[in-house]
Amino acid sequence: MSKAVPKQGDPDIVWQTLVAWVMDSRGDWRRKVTDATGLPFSRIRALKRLGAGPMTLKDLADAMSTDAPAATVAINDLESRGLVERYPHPENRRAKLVSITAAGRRVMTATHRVVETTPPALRSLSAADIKTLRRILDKVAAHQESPAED
Amino acid sequence: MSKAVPKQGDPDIVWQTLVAWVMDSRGDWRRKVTDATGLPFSRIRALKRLGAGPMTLKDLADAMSTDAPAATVAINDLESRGLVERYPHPENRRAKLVSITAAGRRVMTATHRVVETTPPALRSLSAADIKTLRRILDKVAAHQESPAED
DNA sequence: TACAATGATTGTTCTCATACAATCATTTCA
DNA sequence: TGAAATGATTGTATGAGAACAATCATTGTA
Repeated sequence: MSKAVPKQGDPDIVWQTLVAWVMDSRGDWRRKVTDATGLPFSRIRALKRLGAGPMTLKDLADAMSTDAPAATVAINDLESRGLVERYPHPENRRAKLVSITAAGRRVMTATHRVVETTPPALRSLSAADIKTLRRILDKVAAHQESPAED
Repeated sequence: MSKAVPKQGDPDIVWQTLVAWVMDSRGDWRRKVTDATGLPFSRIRALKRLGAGPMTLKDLADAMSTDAPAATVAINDLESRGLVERYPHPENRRAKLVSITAAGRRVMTATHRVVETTPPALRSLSAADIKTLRRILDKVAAHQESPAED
């Protein structure tokens, strides 16, 4: 594997095109989501992280690239809205665990509705192209789950 | 063309997967860009809009989904940093035109560098898959430029 | 065992983003 | 022609976001 100077090749162009397409199609998604949910965007980000399972406040802060006080403030707010619940960590008395409530999950479902505007351009593709895209995306997902082969 | 009840089909799944992939891979892009440029993100958005050509303050405000005072504040800041220039509109004495400077373009180039981190998963795809992706994305672009056939 | 490190919490300060008010000059149009 | 609308500007108020300080209880380890 020669370490040639990286040059703007097809993968880069493809990625940039993909990014531009997704960003353009989503429009001002942040605003849409905050309008739809009435929540500051950081709260959505927190709920998203918690959707995958309970976390400590510290892990949540790390995951959101924020600091502990900010995570505490966010969870205080979400807890007061009934969107998360906080309880002692079973193995570490310094820590708390936070998990998303059913109401919180409903908020995330609402955000999915905002997101799920599949662009007409994609719908116009042939079934074969869609199938190919799915295959490629499955490949991408598989690679991301087992990058150890690099 | 029957108007069946929309159902979660392949295009929707593909789109959602694409969106998730792009968003996950870009990570916290906003923070990266603001860190790299030292500018609030709204300034980046303004520069991006102006990159396509001079605009009035009103058009800029509309494009950014913000109001006139906010656009004025943003441009005041950018102008003071030498990243944009403001001048009278040739045909309407109420209006001003704003255009990006060379320094402003250099800032946008810097943001592109932040963005251009093509995920390893994409680089690992075969040349054939990359080529297919390019073909499909070209199709998408063509559709977006001529949606009148819908 | 004692001290350093950790995790959560409350708080302060500052900047940014947003909504809105007010004003003035200019343009539009009935 | 005059009034309404428009475009830009300065300003106020509020919430959000970020950085940091301080504190306390708990855990880890030399």
